[in-house]
Amino acid sequence: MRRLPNGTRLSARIVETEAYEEDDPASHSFRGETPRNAVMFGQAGHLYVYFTYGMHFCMNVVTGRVGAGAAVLLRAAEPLEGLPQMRSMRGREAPQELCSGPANLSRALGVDRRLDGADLVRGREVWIEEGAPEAPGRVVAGPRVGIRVGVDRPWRFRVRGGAFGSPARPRPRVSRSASSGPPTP
DNA sequence: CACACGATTGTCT
DNA sequence: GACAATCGTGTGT
Repeated sequence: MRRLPNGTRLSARIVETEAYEEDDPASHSFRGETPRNAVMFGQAGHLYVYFTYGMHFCMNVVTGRVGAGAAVLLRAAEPLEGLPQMRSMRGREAPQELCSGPANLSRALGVDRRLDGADLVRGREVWIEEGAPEAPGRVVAGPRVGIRVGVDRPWRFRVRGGAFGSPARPRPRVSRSASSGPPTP
């Protein structure tokens, strides 16, 4: 959930995430705490927002104990409320393109570094509400996207079916033998 | 202080 | 499939 400074309420249902932890070469917390990733080492249930590629913000939910450096990256969601505002912020019309991808999701919800460290349990600017649990078979795990290391850990989770999700186009690494692996979630 | 690069995206060929 | 956009951050000198 998100409440903009002007009072507008936006909401979306999370459908795709990726897990990161300290003993994980792909994680921002892998090389220890720094000013940038400090929130990741803090209390669970808070928002870790980072800036990347000179133009994008991505959202994480801190999930570990204090000092653990674990978080879950929010990769995609299904827009529920505030679609007109999301369309305006994204410059796109199709609902399935509004919150598809970690940077797009942050943009659609108007989330940037100012919300780094926000309390997602008690906060009033951005927070998470518990929804109906997914049936176990409706969530599929697979390799994480956009990383060069830690690719062996199948810590990307996506709700099967539905039209919502990130484009999930892994950066072209080695273009040999691409079509024989398991389907990406 | 210099420098390489990234938990990405959109556009073009 | 390839590539530009764009800059904070971490590391090394």
